[in-house]
Amino acid sequence: MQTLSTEDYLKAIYHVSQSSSGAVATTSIAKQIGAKPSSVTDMFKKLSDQNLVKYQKYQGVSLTNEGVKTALRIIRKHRLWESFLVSHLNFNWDEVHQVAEQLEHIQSEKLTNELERFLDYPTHDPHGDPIPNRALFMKTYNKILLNELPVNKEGVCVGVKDNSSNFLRYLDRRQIGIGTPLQVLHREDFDDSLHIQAGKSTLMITIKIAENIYVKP
Amino acid sequence: MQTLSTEDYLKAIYHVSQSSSGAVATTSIAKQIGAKPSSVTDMFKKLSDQNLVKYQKYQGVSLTNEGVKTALRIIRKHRLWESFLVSHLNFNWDEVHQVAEQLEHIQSEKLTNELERFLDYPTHDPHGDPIPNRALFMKTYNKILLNELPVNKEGVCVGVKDNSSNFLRYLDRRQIGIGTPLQVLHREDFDDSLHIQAGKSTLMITIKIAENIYVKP
DNA sequence: TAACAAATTTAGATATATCTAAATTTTATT
DNA sequence: AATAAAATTTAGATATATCTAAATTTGTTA
Ligand SMILES: [Mn+2]
Ligand SMILES: [Mn+2]
Ligand SMILES: [Mn+2]
Ligand SMILES: [Mn+2]
Repeated sequence: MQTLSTEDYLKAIYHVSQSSSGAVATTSIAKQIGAKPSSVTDMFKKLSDQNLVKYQKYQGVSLTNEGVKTALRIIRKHRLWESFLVSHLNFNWDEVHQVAEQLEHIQSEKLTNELERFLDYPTHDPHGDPIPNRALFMKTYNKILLNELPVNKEGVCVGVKDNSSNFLRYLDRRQIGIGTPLQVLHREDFDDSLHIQAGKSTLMITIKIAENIYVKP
Repeated sequence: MQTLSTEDYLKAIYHVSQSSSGAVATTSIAKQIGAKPSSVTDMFKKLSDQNLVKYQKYQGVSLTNEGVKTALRIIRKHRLWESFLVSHLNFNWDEVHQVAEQLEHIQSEKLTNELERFLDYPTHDPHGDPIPNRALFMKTYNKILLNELPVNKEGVCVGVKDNSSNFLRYLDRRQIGIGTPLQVLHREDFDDSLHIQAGKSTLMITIKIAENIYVKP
Protein backbone atom coordinates (compact mmCIF):
# COMPACT_ATOMS: atom_id res chain seq x y z
CA MET A 1 0.00 0.00 0.00
CA GLN A 2 1.04 3.57 -0.69
CA THR A 3 2.15 5.93 2.03
CA LEU A 4 0.55 9.35 2.11
CA SER A 5 3.79 10.92 1.02
CA THR A 6 4.19 8.54 -1.92
CA GLU A 7 0.79 9.57 -3.19
CA ASP A 8 1.59 13.27 -2.99
CA TYR A 9 4.79 12.68 -4.93
CA LEU A 10 3.00 10.82 -7.70
CA LYS A 11 0.48 13.61 -7.95
CA ALA A 12 3.22 16.22 -8.06
CA ILE A 13 5.05 14.32 -10.80
CA TYR A 14 1.84 14.04 -12.78
CA HIS A 15 1.10 17.75 -12.55
CA VAL A 16 4.61 18.85 -13.42
CA SER A 17 4.75 16.46 -16.36
CA GLN A 18 1.48 17.91 -17.67
CA SER A 19 2.81 21.46 -17.74
CA SER A 20 6.16 20.64 -19.32
CA SER A 21 7.56 18.15 -21.78
CA GLY A 22 10.15 15.45 -21.22
CA ALA A 23 11.25 13.92 -17.94
CA VAL A 24 10.41 15.53 -14.61
CA ALA A 25 13.42 17.02 -12.82
CA THR A 26 14.34 16.50 -9.21
CA THR A 27 14.27 20.20 -8.31
CA SER A 28 10.86 20.82 -9.83
CA ILE A 29 9.38 18.21 -7.53
CA ALA A 30 11.40 19.46 -4.58
CA LYS A 31 9.84 22.89 -5.07
CA GLN A 32 6.32 21.54 -5.50
CA ILE A 33 6.47 19.29 -2.44
CA GLY A 34 8.58 21.54 -0.27
CA ALA A 35 11.34 19.01 0.31
CA LYS A 36 15.06 18.96 -0.30
CA PRO A 37 16.34 17.55 -3.60
CA SER A 38 18.12 14.73 -1.77
CA SER A 39 14.82 13.59 -0.29
CA VAL A 40 13.27 13.69 -3.73
CA THR A 41 16.03 11.47 -5.07
CA ASP A 42 15.30 8.94 -2.33
CA MET A 43 11.62 8.95 -3.24
CA PHE A 44 12.40 8.60 -6.95
CA LYS A 45 14.30 5.42 -6.14
CA LYS A 46 11.47 4.12 -4.03
CA LEU A 47 8.88 4.84 -6.71
CA SER A 48 11.14 3.27 -9.30
CA ASP A 49 11.40 0.09 -7.21
CA GLN A 50 7.61 -0.06 -7.24
CA ASN A 51 7.56 0.47 -11.02
CA LEU A 52 5.52 3.64 -10.67
CA VAL A 53 8.13 5.77 -12.41
CA LYS A 54 10.94 5.23 -14.87
CA TYR A 55 14.03 6.75 -13.32
CA GLN A 56 17.44 7.32 -14.77
CA LYS A 57 20.10 8.85 -12.58
CA TYR A 58 20.55 12.56 -13.25
CA GLN A 59 17.81 12.42 -15.89
CA GLY A 60 14.66 12.77 -13.80
CA VAL A 61 11.56 10.58 -13.83
CA SER A 62 8.53 9.86 -15.95
CA LEU A 63 5.42 8.04 -14.75
CA THR A 64 4.81 4.49 -15.90
CA ASN A 65 1.30 3.47 -16.94
CA GLU A 66 0.77 2.19 -13.43
CA GLY A 67 2.11 5.46 -12.04
CA VAL A 68 -0.27 7.52 -14.15
CA LYS A 69 -3.18 5.38 -13.02
CA THR A 70 -2.24 5.78 -9.38
CA ALA A 71 -1.86 9.55 -9.78
CA LEU A 72 -5.23 9.82 -11.53
CA ARG A 73 -6.92 7.84 -8.78
CA ILE A 74 -5.68 10.40 -6.24
CA ILE A 75 -6.65 13.32 -8.48
CA ARG A 76 -10.08 11.77 -8.97
CA LYS A 77 -10.61 11.64 -5.23
CA HIS A 78 -9.20 15.14 -4.71
CA ARG A 79 -11.56 16.70 -7.22
CA LEU A 80 -14.61 14.72 -6.15
CA TRP A 81 -14.09 15.81 -2.56
CA GLU A 82 -13.59 19.44 -3.63
CA SER A 83 -16.88 19.24 -5.50
CA PHE A 84 -18.63 17.79 -2.48
CA LEU A 85 -17.29 20.46 -0.15
CA VAL A 86 -18.53 23.25 -2.41
CA SER A 87 -21.85 21.75 -3.47
CA HIS A 88 -23.02 20.37 -0.13
CA LEU A 89 -20.91 21.72 2.71
CA ASN A 90 -20.93 25.47 2.02
CA PHE A 91 -17.23 25.71 1.29
CA ASN A 92 -16.05 28.45 -1.02
CA TRP A 93 -13.82 27.42 -3.93
CA ASP A 94 -10.80 28.98 -2.29
CA GLU A 95 -11.20 26.90 0.91
CA VAL A 96 -11.37 23.39 -0.43
CA HIS A 97 -7.84 22.61 -1.48
CA GLN A 98 -6.25 22.05 1.92
CA VAL A 99 -9.01 19.72 3.09
CA ALA A 100 -9.09 17.80 -0.19
CA GLU A 101 -5.34 17.37 0.18
CA GLN A 102 -6.15 15.16 3.17
CA LEU A 103 -9.33 13.52 1.93
CA GLU A 104 -7.69 12.36 -1.30
CA HIS A 105 -5.73 9.79 0.71
CA ILE A 106 -8.73 7.94 2.14
CA GLN A 107 -8.62 4.37 0.92
CA SER A 108 -12.00 2.99 -0.11
CA GLU A 109 -13.09 2.36 -3.65
CA LYS A 110 -16.67 2.10 -2.55
CA LEU A 111 -16.46 5.49 -0.88
CA THR A 112 -15.06 7.14 -4.00
CA ASN A 113 -17.58 5.58 -6.35
CA GLU A 114 -20.54 6.26 -4.10
CA LEU A 115 -19.42 9.85 -3.62
CA GLU A 116 -19.29 10.20 -7.39
CA ARG A 117 -22.80 8.80 -7.71
CA PHE A 118 -24.08 11.03 -4.90
CA LEU A 119 -22.68 14.07 -6.74
CA ASP A 120 -24.32 12.80 -9.93
CA TYR A 121 -21.12 12.07 -11.83
CA PRO A 122 -19.61 15.54 -12.05
CA THR A 123 -17.17 16.08 -14.89
CA HIS A 124 -15.37 19.11 -13.48
CA ASP A 125 -14.36 20.33 -10.05
CA PRO A 126 -15.05 23.79 -8.60
CA HIS A 127 -11.95 25.17 -10.31
CA GLY A 128 -12.97 23.84 -13.70
CA ASP A 129 -10.49 20.98 -13.64
CA PRO A 130 -11.70 17.71 -15.16
CA ILE A 131 -12.57 14.81 -12.83
CA PRO A 132 -11.36 11.39 -13.98
CA ASN A 133 -14.28 8.96 -14.08
CA ARG A 134 -14.22 5.42 -12.73
CA ALA A 135 -12.21 4.29 -15.76
CA LEU A 136 -9.88 7.25 -15.09
CA PHE A 137 -10.94 8.96 -18.29
CA MET A 138 -11.22 12.76 -18.26
CA LYS A 139 -13.38 14.91 -20.48
CA THR A 140 -11.28 17.87 -21.55
CA TYR A 141 -12.57 20.63 -23.74
CA ASN A 142 -10.70 23.16 -25.81
CA LYS A 143 -9.84 26.05 -23.60
CA ILE A 144 -7.52 29.00 -24.01
CA LEU A 145 -6.25 31.66 -21.69
CA LEU A 146 -8.23 34.86 -21.55
CA ASN A 147 -5.28 36.84 -22.90
CA GLU A 148 -5.33 34.68 -26.01
CA LEU A 149 -9.00 35.39 -26.70
CA PRO A 150 -9.36 37.67 -29.76
CA VAL A 151 -10.84 41.10 -29.07
CA ASN A 152 -14.64 41.15 -29.14
CA LYS A 153 -14.91 37.39 -29.39
CA GLU A 154 -17.32 35.94 -26.81
CA GLY A 155 -16.14 33.31 -24.37
CA VAL A 156 -17.10 31.67 -21.10
CA CYS A 157 -14.88 31.20 -18.07
CA VAL A 158 -14.27 27.46 -17.69
CA GLY A 159 -11.38 27.33 -15.27
CA VAL A 160 -8.45 28.94 -13.53
CA LYS A 161 -4.76 28.24 -13.84
CA ASP A 162 -3.74 29.62 -10.46
CA ASN A 163 -5.66 27.96 -7.63
CA SER A 164 -4.40 30.16 -4.81
CA SER A 165 -6.84 31.58 -2.31
CA ASN A 166 -5.59 35.04 -3.14
CA PHE A 167 -6.43 34.78 -6.80
CA LEU A 168 -9.75 33.01 -6.29
CA ARG A 169 -10.91 35.63 -3.84
CA TYR A 170 -9.86 38.35 -6.27
CA LEU A 171 -12.14 36.74 -8.84
CA ASP A 172 -14.95 36.52 -6.29
CA ARG A 173 -14.68 40.25 -5.69
CA ARG A 174 -14.86 40.89 -9.45
CA GLN A 175 -17.76 38.45 -9.67
CA ILE A 176 -15.93 36.22 -12.07
CA GLY A 177 -16.50 32.50 -11.67
CA ILE A 178 -16.91 29.31 -13.67
CA GLY A 179 -19.60 29.98 -16.26
CA THR A 180 -19.23 33.76 -16.34
CA PRO A 181 -19.39 35.11 -19.93
CA LEU A 182 -16.18 36.97 -20.75
CA GLN A 183 -15.20 39.18 -23.62
CA VAL A 184 -12.13 41.31 -24.33
CA LEU A 185 -13.32 44.80 -25.29
CA HIS A 186 -9.98 46.45 -25.73
CA ARG A 187 -6.36 45.53 -25.33
CA GLU A 188 -4.10 48.34 -24.15
CA ASP A 189 -0.78 47.72 -25.86
CA PHE A 190 1.15 50.15 -23.69
CA ASP A 191 0.82 48.15 -20.45
CA ASP A 192 -0.85 44.98 -21.75
CA SER A 193 -3.90 45.65 -19.64
CA LEU A 194 -7.32 44.50 -20.83
CA HIS A 195 -10.71 46.09 -20.81
CA ILE A 196 -13.17 43.24 -20.47
CA GLN A 197 -16.85 42.51 -20.22
CA ALA A 198 -17.51 40.09 -17.37
CA GLY A 199 -21.16 39.12 -17.13
CA LYS A 200 -22.98 42.44 -17.00
CA SER A 201 -20.13 44.61 -15.80
CA THR A 202 -17.12 45.95 -17.62
CA LEU A 203 -13.79 46.16 -15.88
CA MET A 204 -10.07 46.48 -16.32
CA ILE A 205 -7.63 43.68 -15.54
CA THR A 206 -3.88 43.22 -15.87
CA ILE A 207 -2.27 40.73 -18.20
CA LYS A 208 -1.27 38.63 -15.19
CA ILE A 209 -4.93 38.11 -14.31
CA ALA A 210 -5.82 37.29 -17.91
CA GLU A 211 -3.06 34.71 -18.05
CA ASN A 212 -4.69 32.73 -15.24
CA ILE A 213 -8.24 32.51 -16.52
CA TYR A 214 -9.29 29.79 -18.93
CA VAL A 215 -12.08 30.51 -21.38
CA LYS A 216 -13.95 28.45 -23.91
CA PRO A 217 -14.46 30.61 -27.01
CA MET B 1 -0.51 18.68 16.15
CA GLN B 2 -1.56 15.10 16.81
CA THR B 3 -0.22 12.22 14.80
CA LEU B 4 -2.74 9.72 13.50
CA SER B 5 -1.47 7.15 15.93
CA THR B 6 -1.76 9.51 18.90
CA GLU B 7 -5.41 10.05 18.08
CA ASP B 8 -6.14 6.34 17.89
CA TYR B 9 -4.49 5.84 21.27
CA LEU B 10 -6.57 8.57 22.90
CA LYS B 11 -9.70 7.05 21.47
CA ALA B 12 -8.71 3.59 22.69
CA ILE B 13 -8.00 4.93 26.18
CA TYR B 14 -11.36 6.67 26.20
CA HIS B 15 -13.25 3.55 25.20
CA VAL B 16 -11.46 1.28 27.64
CA SER B 17 -11.95 3.75 30.47
CA GLN B 18 -15.68 3.86 29.70
CA SER B 19 -16.08 0.12 30.06
CA SER B 20 -14.05 -0.29 33.24
CA SER B 21 -13.30 1.72 36.34
CA GLY B 22 -10.00 3.09 37.54
CA ALA B 23 -6.86 3.67 35.50
CA VAL B 24 -6.38 2.14 32.06
CA ALA B 25 -3.77 -0.60 31.96
CA THR B 26 -0.98 -0.90 29.44
CA THR B 27 -2.03 -4.34 28.21
CA SER B 28 -5.64 -3.40 27.63
CA ILE B 29 -4.54 -0.70 25.21
CA ALA B 30 -1.97 -2.98 23.63
CA LYS B 31 -4.75 -5.43 22.84
CA GLN B 32 -7.12 -2.76 21.52
CA ILE B 33 -4.52 -1.13 19.28
CA GLY B 34 -2.69 -4.28 18.28
CA ALA B 35 0.70 -3.12 19.52
CA LYS B 36 3.24 -4.46 22.00
CA PRO B 37 3.06 -3.31 25.62
CA SER B 38 6.44 -1.65 25.32
CA SER B 39 5.17 0.53 22.49
CA VAL B 40 2.16 1.45 24.58
CA THR B 41 4.42 2.53 27.42
CA ASP B 42 6.28 4.81 25.01
CA MET B 43 3.04 6.37 23.87
CA PHE B 44 1.82 6.80 27.45
CA LYS B 45 4.92 8.86 28.13
CA LYS B 46 4.39 10.92 25.02
CA LEU B 47 0.75 11.60 25.84
CA SER B 48 1.72 12.43 29.38
CA ASP B 49 4.25 15.00 28.13
CA GLN B 50 1.43 16.63 26.19
CA ASN B 51 -0.79 16.60 29.29
CA LEU B 52 -3.39 14.48 27.57
CA VAL B 53 -3.16 11.70 30.16
CA LYS B 54 -2.11 11.35 33.75
CA TYR B 55 0.45 8.58 33.89
CA GLN B 56 2.04 6.87 36.85
CA LYS B 57 4.60 4.20 36.17
CA TYR B 58 3.16 0.72 36.55
CA GLN B 59 -0.26 2.23 37.37
CA GLY B 60 -1.68 2.92 33.91
CA VAL B 61 -3.18 6.14 32.58
CA SER B 62 -6.30 8.22 32.86
CA LEU B 63 -7.32 10.97 30.46
CA THR B 64 -7.00 14.58 31.53
CA ASN B 65 -9.80 17.00 30.71
CA GLU B 66 -7.88 17.99 27.60
CA GLY B 67 -7.42 14.32 26.75
CA VAL B 68 -11.13 13.62 27.05
CA LYS B 69 -11.91 16.58 24.83
CA THR B 70 -9.46 15.43 22.19
CA ALA B 71 -10.86 11.88 22.28
CA LEU B 72 -14.41 13.16 21.98
CA ARG B 73 -13.49 15.31 19.00
CA ILE B 74 -12.24 12.20 17.19
CA ILE B 75 -15.26 10.16 18.23
CA ARG B 76 -17.53 12.98 17.06
CA LYS B 77 -15.94 12.87 13.62
CA HIS B 78 -15.95 9.07 13.50
CA ARG B 79 -19.66 8.83 14.22
CA LEU B 80 -20.65 11.72 11.96
CA TRP B 81 -18.81 10.11 9.07
CA GLU B 82 -20.38 6.72 9.81
CA SER B 83 -23.78 8.40 9.71
CA PHE B 84 -22.97 10.06 6.40
CA LEU B 85 -21.78 6.84 4.83
CA VAL B 86 -24.99 5.03 5.77
CA SER B 87 -27.47 7.83 5.11
CA HIS B 88 -26.08 9.16 1.83
CA LEU B 89 -23.51 6.77 0.38
CA ASN B 90 -25.36 3.44 0.52
CA PHE B 91 -23.02 1.85 3.05
CA ASN B 92 -24.40 -0.86 5.29
CA TRP B 93 -23.80 -0.45 9.04
CA ASP B 94 -21.27 -3.24 9.02
CA GLU B 95 -19.10 -1.56 6.35
CA VAL B 96 -18.57 1.88 7.81
CA HIS B 97 -16.14 1.33 10.62
CA GLN B 98 -12.94 0.83 8.65
CA VAL B 99 -13.52 3.90 6.49
CA ALA B 100 -14.54 6.06 9.45
CA GLU B 101 -11.35 4.95 11.13
CA GLN B 102 -9.53 6.93 8.44
CA LEU B 103 -11.96 9.82 8.02
CA GLU B 104 -11.94 10.61 11.74
CA HIS B 105 -8.40 11.97 11.36
CA ILE B 106 -9.22 14.66 8.80
CA GLN B 107 -8.38 18.02 10.32
CA SER B 108 -10.93 20.71 9.58
CA GLU B 109 -13.36 22.13 12.07
CA LYS B 110 -15.41 23.64 9.30
CA LEU B 111 -15.71 20.26 7.61
CA THR B 112 -16.92 18.58 10.79
CA ASN B 113 -19.44 21.25 11.64
CA GLU B 114 -20.78 21.53 8.11
CA LEU B 115 -21.09 17.76 7.88
CA GLU B 116 -23.08 17.82 11.09
CA ARG B 117 -25.36 20.51 9.69
CA PHE B 118 -25.72 18.65 6.40
CA LEU B 119 -26.81 15.54 8.32
CA ASP B 120 -29.23 17.71 10.32
CA TYR B 121 -27.51 17.35 13.68
CA PRO B 122 -27.84 13.61 14.24
CA THR B 123 -27.67 12.49 17.86
CA HIS B 124 -26.73 8.86 17.26
CA ASP B 125 -24.65 6.94 14.74
CA PRO B 126 -25.77 3.88 12.75
CA HIS B 127 -24.86 1.61 15.66
CA GLY B 128 -26.87 3.60 18.14
CA ASP B 129 -23.85 5.25 19.71
CA PRO B 130 -24.29 8.88 20.75
CA ILE B 131 -22.61 11.61 18.67
CA PRO B 132 -20.97 14.41 20.67
CA ASN B 133 -22.28 17.77 19.51
CA ARG B 134 -20.15 20.83 18.82
CA ALA B 135 -19.77 21.41 22.54
CA LEU B 136 -18.79 17.73 22.86
CA PHE B 137 -21.94 16.94 24.80
CA MET B 138 -23.61 13.57 24.19
CA LYS B 139 -27.25 12.71 24.68
CA THR B 140 -27.37 9.30 26.36
CA TYR B 141 -30.53 7.51 27.23
CA ASN B 142 -31.17 4.72 29.66
CA LYS B 143 -30.49 1.49 27.92
CA ILE B 144 -30.07 -2.06 29.12
CA LEU B 145 -28.89 -5.26 27.51
CA LEU B 146 -31.57 -7.44 26.00
CA ASN B 147 -30.77 -10.25 28.43
CA GLU B 148 -31.59 -7.89 31.30
CA LEU B 149 -35.02 -7.06 29.91
CA PRO B 150 -37.74 -8.67 32.07
CA VAL B 151 -39.84 -11.33 30.33
CA ASN B 152 -42.80 -9.90 28.40
CA LYS B 153 -41.67 -6.31 28.90
CA GLU B 154 -41.63 -4.35 25.64
CA GLY B 155 -38.46 -2.67 24.48
CA VAL B 156 -36.87 -1.15 21.39
CA CYS B 157 -33.43 -1.92 20.02
CA VAL B 158 -31.34 1.23 20.45
CA GLY B 159 -27.83 -0.05 19.92
CA VAL B 160 -25.32 -2.87 19.78
CA LYS B 161 -22.40 -3.60 22.04
CA ASP B 162 -20.40 -5.65 19.54
CA ASN B 163 -19.74 -3.71 16.34
CA SER B 164 -18.18 -6.53 14.35
CA SER B 165 -19.28 -7.17 10.79
CA ASN B 166 -20.10 -10.72 11.75
CA PHE B 167 -22.53 -9.74 14.45
CA LEU B 168 -24.10 -6.88 12.50
CA ARG B 169 -24.74 -9.12 9.52
CA TYR B 170 -26.25 -11.74 11.82
CA LEU B 171 -28.69 -9.08 12.99
CA ASP B 172 -29.44 -8.08 9.39
CA ARG B 173 -30.36 -11.67 8.59
CA ARG B 174 -32.68 -11.78 11.61
CA GLN B 175 -34.09 -8.39 10.57
CA ILE B 176 -33.06 -6.78 13.82
CA GLY B 177 -31.85 -3.19 13.63
CA ILE B 178 -31.96 0.12 15.46
CA GLY B 179 -35.63 0.82 16.17
CA THR B 180 -36.82 -2.77 16.00
CA PRO B 181 -39.32 -3.55 18.81
CA LEU B 182 -38.03 -6.40 20.96
CA GLN B 183 -39.61 -8.48 23.67
CA VAL B 184 -38.44 -11.53 25.59
CA LEU B 185 -41.17 -14.18 25.41
CA HIS B 186 -39.47 -16.93 27.31
CA ARG B 187 -36.15 -17.50 28.96
CA GLU B 188 -34.88 -21.09 28.81
CA ASP B 189 -32.98 -21.62 32.05
CA PHE B 190 -31.32 -24.83 30.93
CA ASP B 191 -29.15 -23.22 28.24
CA ASP B 192 -29.89 -19.53 28.85
CA SER B 193 -31.38 -19.22 25.39
CA LEU B 194 -34.17 -16.72 24.77
CA HIS B 195 -37.37 -16.86 22.81
CA ILE B 196 -37.99 -13.35 21.57
CA GLN B 197 -40.38 -11.29 19.54
CA ALA B 198 -38.49 -9.12 17.05
CA GLY B 199 -40.78 -6.87 15.06
CA LYS B 200 -43.36 -9.21 13.61
CA SER B 201 -41.42 -12.44 13.84
CA THR B 202 -40.56 -14.63 16.80
CA LEU B 203 -37.21 -16.31 17.03
CA MET B 204 -34.71 -17.96 19.30
CA ILE B 205 -31.38 -16.44 20.21
CA THR B 206 -28.53 -17.44 22.49
CA ILE B 207 -27.54 -15.51 25.58
CA LYS B 208 -24.42 -14.32 23.79
CA ILE B 209 -26.55 -12.52 21.22
CA ALA B 210 -28.79 -11.02 23.90
CA GLU B 211 -25.76 -9.71 25.74
CA ASN B 212 -24.80 -7.60 22.74
CA ILE B 213 -28.07 -5.86 22.00
CA TYR B 214 -29.07 -2.69 23.80
CA VAL B 215 -32.74 -1.99 24.35
CA LYS B 216 -34.69 0.90 25.77
CA PRO B 217 -37.51 -0.53 27.90
C1' DT C 1 5.87 -13.46 54.19
C1' DA C 2 8.53 -15.81 50.73
C1' DA C 3 8.32 -17.27 46.19
C1' DC C 4 6.31 -17.28 41.93
C1' DA C 5 3.63 -15.30 38.10
C1' DA C 6 2.00 -11.50 35.61
C1' DA C 7 2.36 -6.91 34.18
C1' DT C 8 5.13 -3.20 33.03
C1' DT C 9 9.20 -0.73 31.89
C1' DT C 10 13.88 -0.19 30.04
C1' DA C 11 17.57 -0.92 26.86
C1' DG C 12 18.91 -1.70 22.62
C1' DA C 13 17.87 -3.21 17.65
C1' DT C 14 15.59 -2.29 13.24
C1' DA C 15 13.16 0.37 9.92
C1' DT C 16 11.71 4.66 7.83
C1' DA C 17 11.86 9.51 6.61
C1' DT C 18 14.14 13.57 6.05
C1' DC C 19 17.87 16.62 6.50
C1' DT C 20 22.98 18.75 5.70
C1' DA C 21 27.20 18.65 3.51
C1' DA C 22 30.28 16.59 0.32
C1' DA C 23 30.96 14.28 -4.06
C1' DT C 24 29.59 13.53 -8.68
C1' DT C 25 27.47 14.43 -13.05
C1' DT C 26 25.38 17.41 -16.34
C1' DT C 27 24.78 21.83 -18.60
C1' DA C 28 26.22 26.34 -19.87
C1' DT C 29 29.84 29.64 -20.93
C1' DT C 30 34.06 31.29 -22.45
C1' DA D 1 37.48 21.88 -25.41
C1' DA D 2 38.29 23.63 -20.91
C1' DT D 3 36.23 25.63 -17.12
C1' DA D 4 32.56 27.27 -14.23
C1' DA D 5 27.93 26.87 -12.62
C1' DA D 6 23.93 24.26 -11.70
C1' DA D 7 21.68 20.08 -10.79
C1' DT D 8 21.73 15.76 -8.78
C1' DT D 9 23.25 12.02 -5.98
C1' DT D 10 25.64 9.91 -2.06
C1' DA D 11 27.08 9.53 2.64
C1' DG D 12 26.21 10.20 7.01
C1' DA D 13 23.40 12.57 10.88
C1' DT D 14 19.02 13.14 13.31
C1' DA D 15 14.40 12.04 14.52
C1' DT D 16 10.52 8.95 15.04
C1' DA D 17 8.11 4.62 15.59
C1' DT D 18 7.94 0.08 16.76
C1' DC D 19 9.81 -4.22 18.00
C1' DT D 20 12.45 -8.08 21.06
C1' DA D 21 14.56 -9.41 25.12
C1' DA D 22 16.03 -8.36 29.64
C1' DA D 23 15.16 -6.03 34.00
C1' DT D 24 12.01 -4.29 37.28
C1' DT D 25 7.80 -3.81 39.77
C1' DT D 26 3.40 -5.41 41.30
C1' DG D 27 0.04 -8.92 42.46
C1' DT D 28 -1.05 -13.68 43.91
C1' DT D 29 -0.54 -17.89 46.29
C1' DA D 30 1.40 -21.32 49.16
MN1 LIG E 1 -2.32 15.09 -0.14
MN1 LIG F 1 -9.40 21.76 -7.85
MN1 LIG G 1 -8.34 5.90 13.25
MN1 LIG H 1 -20.30 3.44 15.31
